[in-house]
Amino acid sequence: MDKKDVAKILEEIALMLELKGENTFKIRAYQNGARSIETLETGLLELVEKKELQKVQGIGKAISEKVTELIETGEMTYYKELKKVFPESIFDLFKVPGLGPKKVKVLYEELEIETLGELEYACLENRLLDLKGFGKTTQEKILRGIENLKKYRGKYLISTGMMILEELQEYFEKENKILRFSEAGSLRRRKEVIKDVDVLVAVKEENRLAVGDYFAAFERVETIIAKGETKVSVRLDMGMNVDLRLVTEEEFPYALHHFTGSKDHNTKMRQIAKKKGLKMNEYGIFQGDQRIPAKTEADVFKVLDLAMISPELREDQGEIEAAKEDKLPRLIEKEDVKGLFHIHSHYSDGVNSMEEIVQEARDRELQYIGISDHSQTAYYANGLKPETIEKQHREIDNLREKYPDIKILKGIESDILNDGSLDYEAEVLKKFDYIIASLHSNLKMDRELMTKRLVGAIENPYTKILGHMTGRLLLSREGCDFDEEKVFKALKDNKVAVEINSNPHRLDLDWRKCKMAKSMGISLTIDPDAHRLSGFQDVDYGVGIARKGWIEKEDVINGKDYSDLQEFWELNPK
DNA sequence: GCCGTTTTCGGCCCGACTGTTTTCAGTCG
Repeated sequence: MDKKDVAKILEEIALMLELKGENTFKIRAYQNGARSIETLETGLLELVEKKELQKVQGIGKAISEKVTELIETGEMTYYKELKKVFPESIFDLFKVPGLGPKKVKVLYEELEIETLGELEYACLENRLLDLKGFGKTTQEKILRGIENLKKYRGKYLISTGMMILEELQEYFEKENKILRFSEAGSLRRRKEVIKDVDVLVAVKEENRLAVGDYFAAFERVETIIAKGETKVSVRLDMGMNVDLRLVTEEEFPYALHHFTGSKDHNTKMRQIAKKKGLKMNEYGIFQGDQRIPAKTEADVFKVLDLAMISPELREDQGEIEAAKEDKLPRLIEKEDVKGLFHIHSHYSDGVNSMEEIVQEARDRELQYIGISDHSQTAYYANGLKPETIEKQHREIDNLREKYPDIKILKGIESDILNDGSLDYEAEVLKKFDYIIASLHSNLKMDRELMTKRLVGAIENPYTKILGHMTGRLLLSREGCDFDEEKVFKALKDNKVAVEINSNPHRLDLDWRKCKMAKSMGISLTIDPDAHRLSGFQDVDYGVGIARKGWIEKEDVINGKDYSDLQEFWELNPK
């Protein structure tokens, strides 16, 4: 039972209280409690043992007692009693767009609908028409929603969002009524998985409708979901929703902040505004009726006496408090990445030759480039046998002579075998400048064994980097399960860096773990795991994730110049 | 249910859009 499990139970309680029609502030208290627990810095167990849970903001007597019971006995009476009232499947109904607690309550009480299937059937039988607050349109909308749920999972990789954004940007550039344009929402915050794309434009008030129409005419638009003066929502042919917001130039900085979110960040900002006797909404910060002028987002923060907070940080993870004290990190930038370690060549499963890779790295003005192909056990990826390694190293020696303006490093991505050992004998391992140790198989190993396996790999004296730590594939495969504390401690004790794998399918290390790594003094690398030249670009996603995780240039090994790298890492390329 | 330099009561963030209404509730972000 960890923080996440406890938070989920509190969230479910909140939902069930809504279904019961409880006091809205009581419901909010449980939601706040869930958030407080999920974002705890300290261990939950520790707080319960010391009876200090109630000291946490958002947790009072009632919730702390319930959570304590849950931790100590594994059960919570209150939750169990509520669960008896509502069937498990009812939570699925909330996934239908347009269905919230009030409507689900009516469906459940009036029509005894408990599952998505029953809801679909009831719609087809026209049974929703007579319900209070429902009508023909709603029924059709629900039916479409269920179909969409089946058709799409409604979540997309950040790379999908970026592709759409680029197309939209190009489309909007042709419309000269648009004075300013920006991405917003979770895409701008560089979340690894997004639900939709939000874009914001500044237009003259009289041009709103025209620009809204222009957006709705974008060739990929399949359905117009909603269309008003300041907001147009559409669904694209590939299933993704895009929201466009239209504001004036004066409103733009405020709207940009508002629609960038996150929701929790905004809530806290509004609370600060309120304390200062100001009112904050998407159109401005107001003293009475008077909007305080702002040209940029930095100005918006200034109004509240805060330093500018980068979009990636706006997750209410302490960024507002840090901004108050002017203690925000100086986040790493794309330009700070001086070299790369994790690149595959055609020696294993990459597309390009090493020379092509080196040339690409030179074009990108990198100081150093490491080739790291798969190791021998990875037969599916054409992993390198010891004799092939000899050949590859001879070729690298030649490239080093040919391209003296860039440092070429001999690396390998070694599989971590089931017992935690690496994939070659020591005399082979020592021929490399560095070893990236990565999990590729048997990810479902039980927690204890997996912890041992990872710690074993980290303790190997040749390991320099732990590659894509959890092995997760976003939206398709869960990462493996292990004791984070033990593995992070091993990283620290053995001076092994942890990779932020920048492939948009992975983005592993998760940004939520970066702060912990940083605070423990663990170094990171940001690497593309590229299998073709275009994969170099993925580093941008990795930098986004690092920034979300409060990471500074100094925390990142490949943020260092080659000269410092050598000293730091005892690299010794010939 | 939580909280407190307005502290043990009385607040708790805000607005747009939709659909079902005839003045507004519910949902969403």
